[in-house]
Amino acid sequence: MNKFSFAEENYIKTIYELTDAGKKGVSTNDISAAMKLKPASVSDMLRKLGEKGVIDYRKYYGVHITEEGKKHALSIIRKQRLWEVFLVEKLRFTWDEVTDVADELEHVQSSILIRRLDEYLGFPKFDPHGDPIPDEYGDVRVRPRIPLNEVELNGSGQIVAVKDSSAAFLRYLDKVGAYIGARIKVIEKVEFDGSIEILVDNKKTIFMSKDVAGNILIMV
Amino acid sequence: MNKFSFAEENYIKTIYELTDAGKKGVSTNDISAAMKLKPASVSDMLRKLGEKGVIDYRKYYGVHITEEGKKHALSIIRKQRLWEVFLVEKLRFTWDEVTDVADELEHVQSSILIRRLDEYLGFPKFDPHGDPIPDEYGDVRVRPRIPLNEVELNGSGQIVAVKDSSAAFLRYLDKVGAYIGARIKVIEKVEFDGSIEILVDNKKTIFMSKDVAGNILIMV
DNA sequence: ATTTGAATTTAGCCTTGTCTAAATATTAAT
DNA sequence: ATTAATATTTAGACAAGGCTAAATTCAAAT
Repeated sequence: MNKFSFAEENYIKTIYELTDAGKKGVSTNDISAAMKLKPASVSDMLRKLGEKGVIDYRKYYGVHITEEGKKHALSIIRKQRLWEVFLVEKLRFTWDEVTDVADELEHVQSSILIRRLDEYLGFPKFDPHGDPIPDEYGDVRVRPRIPLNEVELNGSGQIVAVKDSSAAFLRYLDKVGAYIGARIKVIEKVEFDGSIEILVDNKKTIFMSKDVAGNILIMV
Repeated sequence: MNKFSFAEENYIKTIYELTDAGKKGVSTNDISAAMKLKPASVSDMLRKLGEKGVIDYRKYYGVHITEEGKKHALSIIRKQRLWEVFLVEKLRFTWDEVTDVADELEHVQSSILIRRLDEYLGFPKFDPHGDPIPDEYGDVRVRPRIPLNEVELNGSGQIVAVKDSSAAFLRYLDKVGAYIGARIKVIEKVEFDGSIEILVDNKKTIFMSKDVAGNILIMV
């Protein structure tokens, strides 16, 4: 089991996250933007990661993550999400506060630590944003989900994740009373602009624009 | 509040820990041995830390930590010891397993994290080795303590710390049934070799050599 | 089929933190 | 008071990981 530096781990994680179902390969520019580094720095690192076998790197054509790379990415993501659960459930962080801290904690090297943490948290399957936590072997429990704006009128379900997990967006959701786990029902769809009205937990109604709804994922 | 790199934090912590009550200054060689780095590397870093004002550095005469350096050291030590409490009390680590992991966790930058962790742990004043945890302002609660071999015959007290916290020593203590917090009474002192016999928690007697006893600290 | 603009890579430089080998200062022993 | 041994520092090299500026390649539009 190879060891990677902080920087390398961050690249691996980012590449994995930017990998789309389509097989286009992740571009240097996208990585550069996501990590806030200059494209030149990214190019150089991609070459190195290519040599180490975690990605397939063809100059000028973006990168594809290898099976080995995927394994590493999932192990990092597992750590990140377990720490996020810890921060929210045990230390009472709000879900928009956790990212920075979890991004540091995820680099701590100790498999026993992660196993114990997992156990301590009761083997959670999803993090506070609703994203699945891979198990030790990198397997994730997927749940089928669709954007809220695609739920049909009078359709109902549960908020299980968000696409945009920026602090601003998360704070907005918190303010209007939407949260992971909330039961919702679509009670109005405005054809004109795509905005909708939903009923949350049979108690409260919320109006939201199509944009916002598109960033909320529902398990039906 | 200055920010320091991992490497710098490790130096600051080590220098603080090696600082003796006497005013000799900590030597390059001692630091080199403690951190397992070459003396040349240490020299170089001492110069830099001197320029940053956390230590007083006079070439060839060892270093003294400054007030500012001490503040930083205590904040690092606070983090380290709080994480050690977490690992032992919440994740069921044994006290000889915690050091490596805590040494990584102590570098995570987030004051809110540490404040919340402190609260979550119930504001502990001592870590699992019995060492005091500095508060946010760097104040430590000291407790007077003497080596077990200096406790008089029939004297009693409580094990509050160990001097040698090597994994081997800690495992040995665990095996014979001595632990932080144990109530002990000295029931025999052998003049010949300084070895002693103690009664632990009014239940069990343990023989130990002068060397071992000298590494166990008692609050009388 | 060229040209042009955007994306990407290369080349060269910088800082951090380590190392080895060589030089120098201090300390201990005669 | 010298000398020998030890401790420390300096000098120079190297790897990691970032940057800027310049060169190159790809792709889109004429």
